[in-house]
Amino acid sequence: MARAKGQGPTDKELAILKVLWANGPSTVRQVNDHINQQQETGYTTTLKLMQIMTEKGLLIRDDSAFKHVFEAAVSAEDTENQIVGDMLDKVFSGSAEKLVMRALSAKQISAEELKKIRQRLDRMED
Amino acid sequence: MARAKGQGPTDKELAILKVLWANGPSTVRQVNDHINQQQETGYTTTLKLMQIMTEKGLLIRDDSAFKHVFEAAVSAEDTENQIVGDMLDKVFSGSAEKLVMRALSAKQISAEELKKIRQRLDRMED
DNA sequence: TGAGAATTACGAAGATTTTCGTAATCCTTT
DNA sequence: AAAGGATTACGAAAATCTTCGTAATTCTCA
Repeated sequence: MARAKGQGPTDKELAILKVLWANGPSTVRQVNDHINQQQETGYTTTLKLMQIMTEKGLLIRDDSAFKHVFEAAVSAEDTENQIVGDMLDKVFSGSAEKLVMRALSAKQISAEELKKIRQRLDRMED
Repeated sequence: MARAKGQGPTDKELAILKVLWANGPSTVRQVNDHINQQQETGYTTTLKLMQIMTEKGLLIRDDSAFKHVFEAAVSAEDTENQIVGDMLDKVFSGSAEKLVMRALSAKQISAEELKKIRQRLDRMED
């Protein structure tokens, strides 16, 4: 009995999704090469993960050719919203304000980023 | 081999920490009663979790009396920063701006909350 | 004081994530 | 066509997380 997130992808699954979101449909080899730029991972390890993700519905597999091509079946937007929403509940008891405060203090933010955030707030004021 | 977060507490551990942060030092019975208001959990389950958390250094145990009293050994602030920082890296590639955008769109935010966030931005402008 | 209730200690089992070895299958190249 | 390389399929194992049963210990109070 183990499950961290409410439902969303695990860390490794997310890493794979990010590669597919950034590069579009890819083979296991291509995904594994990207993953290995950040952390050494065996080819069959990545393969197995992607097979399981396909079973879960996170990926779509085109196996018409020998080299199967995988594509993300979930959008980055939906996935990010889901993860953030989950954390909002579990960590901040639903308070988006607290989360934003922490996000603003967690990392150094550039003036330009602050400007964008401010513009977003302006738009929400309506 | 399973580990969701980079390091921080697991979901259940976080739920226990939140009870201790809100109520101060408590017995297993007290924590379990609070936990059960949201999700039924056996007493020994909570006990075991709290014992393991003590081993991990997340809690401090006063066992001078028969009814041990547990206290959070980590602050809410540090823990929240850690969890948010971890998500920033894994989900948003370090972009606090993206995270804030998602947080703002994930939930309905009141005008008052927006105001507070804006004030926070003003202070950061310096 | 003795019985019963509450609490703690201990160990085990089920679930999931992650990893990888090995075999089977397919392709490429000579 | 055959050998060798690449890819996929399959199954198993390690690491946690979570849950809970059972025994041991301590307390309460009649």
